[in-house]
Parts: sequence; structure tokens; C-alpha cells
Amino acid sequence: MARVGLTTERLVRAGAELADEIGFEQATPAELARRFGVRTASLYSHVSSAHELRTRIALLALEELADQVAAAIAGRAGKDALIAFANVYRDYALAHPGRFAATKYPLDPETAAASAGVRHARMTRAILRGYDLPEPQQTHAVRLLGSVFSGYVGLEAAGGFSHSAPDPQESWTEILGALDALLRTWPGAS
Amino acid sequence: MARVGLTTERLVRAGAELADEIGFEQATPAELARRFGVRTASLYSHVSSAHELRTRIALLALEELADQVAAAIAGRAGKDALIAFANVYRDYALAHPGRFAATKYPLDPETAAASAGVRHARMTRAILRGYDLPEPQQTHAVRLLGSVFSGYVGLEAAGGFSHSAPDPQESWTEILGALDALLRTWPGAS
DNA sequence: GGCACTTTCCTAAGAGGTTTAGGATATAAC
DNA sequence: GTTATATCCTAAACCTCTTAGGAAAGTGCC
Repeated sequence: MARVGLTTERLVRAGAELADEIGFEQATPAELARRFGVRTASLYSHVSSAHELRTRIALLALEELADQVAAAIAGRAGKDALIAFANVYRDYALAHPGRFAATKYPLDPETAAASAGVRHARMTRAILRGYDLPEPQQTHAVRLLGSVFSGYVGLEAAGGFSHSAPDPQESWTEILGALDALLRTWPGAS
Repeated sequence: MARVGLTTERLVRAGAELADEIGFEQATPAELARRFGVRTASLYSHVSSAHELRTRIALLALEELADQVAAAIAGRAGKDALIAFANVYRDYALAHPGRFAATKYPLDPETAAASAGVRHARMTRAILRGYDLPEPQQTHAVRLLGSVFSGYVGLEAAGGFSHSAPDPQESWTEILGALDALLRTWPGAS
């Protein structure tokens, strides 16, 4: 019996691609094993459970997304940075729907603390440097941005905007413009 | 063998409660049957599949939420209406996490078109009557509000804000104030 | 090259979930 | 009371996830 060369790494990577193809929920160990031409039980030498597989896919996605965001906002500030951040986020979700869905997979606190999620939080806050908001307004704004990004992209991915004009891209651009204006004039800020 | 009195209605209702208790994903036909002291196969006289059960729970949740929103925004306008809408949405999600999760269960287009989802869209648009925005800005604003509500509540439910000050309630209030200000001065509006 | 050791992938099997088919009976209708 | 319907049952097929233990491919050392 020839060995296929399974690895935790390879399984997670293939799992992420599988998720993009057929959906994160459907990216099961059983299906993954089928893709590798291997029995399901064989995966358990590399991954301890379906939960671990999902968690690792989520961590991979968070990492990839954080890398792309970091590259996009480097050297930008203010509205430029805001738009670059937002577009990377949305483009990633549209290009990799399964991985993006994985991003929302609930992580236990320690795992979350060690994940790229904290980079996301830091980078979101970095965006606001261009808008000098005092605390606690800054935290409120961070939460608003996170909500809009994740909410808009989530709704779009779920088909929420598919049956109505205008194009989601147009609303996206307009909304980012509005957010920029809002951040510049946040009520209660100095 | 005494009959329990199963009904599609009762199953869906109990399924919704079950979802709130143990999570929407975990609210399976098997668990539901256990609650009723009945064999799993017996549910299939009332519900054609696990998918249909989930779909009906989702429709129930959308309906309940729409009813509560309708009651809350009746007789209110402007910021009052905005805050009432938003609070109903968030309170429902916190009180009924399983049903709220069901709200995001993907519906096929015809089902979605016949669901209370369209009432949500209409009511969101109604909120904006107090802010006279011209089209297409109005649609952009509708999408922004939907994104913020669903995004914020989704992140909060996922524990996104649980490890940082300040209290989510405070950010929520502040964000609603900011959105109100934004809607009153939407860039590009007359 | 031969040997021991490790790792990989296997078969086998159990626990649960979903679904279909067909049967017994409690309830309702006449 | 008899008939008909709807409800709930058993039985069984087919999933998925997971554990346990075995065979053989690969690795390292003499």
C-alpha cells in the first residue's frame, strides 16, 4: 500500500481548498479522505478530530487574511488605509468563501488569543490612527468597523444583496466613503 | 402506545427552544425526538427532513423578529426608530441565540422571497424615512444598517467583544448615535 | 546490506445521525 | 360499532466520526 504522504499541513491546506469548493460545513474528514484516496480513519494520525481540522483551517484563514491586510495597509493612512483594509477583507471573502466562513468558527479562548485574530484587532486599530479618536471612542469605532466589514461581507455571501439593485460593489464603495466621513466627525470626539 | 400529539407546529416550536438551549447546529431531529420521548423516525410524518426542520425554525425566527421590530418602530421616527429597531434586534439575539443563528440558515430563493425577510428589508427602509436620503443612497444606507446590526450582534454572540473593555452595551449605544449622525449628514445627499 | 524503530495507512467495529418502508393502533368520522 | 386516517412504531440501510490494533513502508544505525 503506497503512502500518499499525508501531513497535518497538507490536510489543513487541502481542507481549506475543499471548504472553498463545497463549503466549510461540508468540508468533512470523510470528504477530505476521499480526495486523498485514503480511509477516513487514516486522517487521525495527523489530526486528532474533525474539530481540530476545522480549527486549523480557521487559523490558516485568519493568518492568510491578516497577512494580506498587513500588506495592503502598509504605507497607507486615513481613507486610503480604510479602503485598502476593507477591500482585502471583502475580496478574500469572495475569492475564498469556505475559508472566510472558517474565520467565524468559534475558537476556545486560548486558541483565539494565540491566533492571528489579535493581529486583525491591532490592524483595525491602526487604521484609526489617521482619525485621531480618543478612547473610548476609538474602541467603539474599532467595533463598528469590524461589524460593518464582517456584516456586509457576510450578508453579501449569503445572497442578501443578490436580488436588488444596485451592484454590491457600488454600495460598498459608498459605505466606505460614509464611514470615512463618520470617523472624521465622530460625535463626542474632540 | 399513547400518542404524544406531535405536529409540525409543535416540532418547530420545540426545535426553536432546543436551538436556544443547545445551539442551532445541535438541534437535530434525533435530539428533538428524545425530548418528545419518541423515535426519530416518527418525526418524519410531520417534517420531511432535517433540512425542512431547520428551514422552518429559521422562518419562525424571522417572523418573530419581524413582529417585534414592527411593534417597536410603530409610532417612532428618526433616531428613536433607529434605536428601537436596533435594540430589538440585539435583544432578540441575546435572548434567543439559537433562533438568531437560525436566521442565517441559507434559504432557497423562493423560500426567502416568501419569508419575513422581506418585511425586515421594508422596515429597515422605513427607518430611513426620517432621514430623507435620495436613491441610491437610501439603498446604500439600508445595506449599511443591515451590516452593522448583523455584524455587531454576530461578533458579540461569537464572543468577539468579551475580552475587552468597554461593555458591549456602551459601544452599541455609541455606535447607534454615530449612525444617526451619519444618516443625517450622508455624503453626497442633498 | 541487514536490523530495529517509527510512522503511515489499513481493517474492524462501535456510537450516533438521517432517512425510507411497512406495520400496528389510537383517534376521528360516520 | 365499524371504517378510515393519521400517528407512532420497528427494522434496516447508509451516512459520519472516532478508537483500537495490525501490517508494511520508510528511516537510521551498525
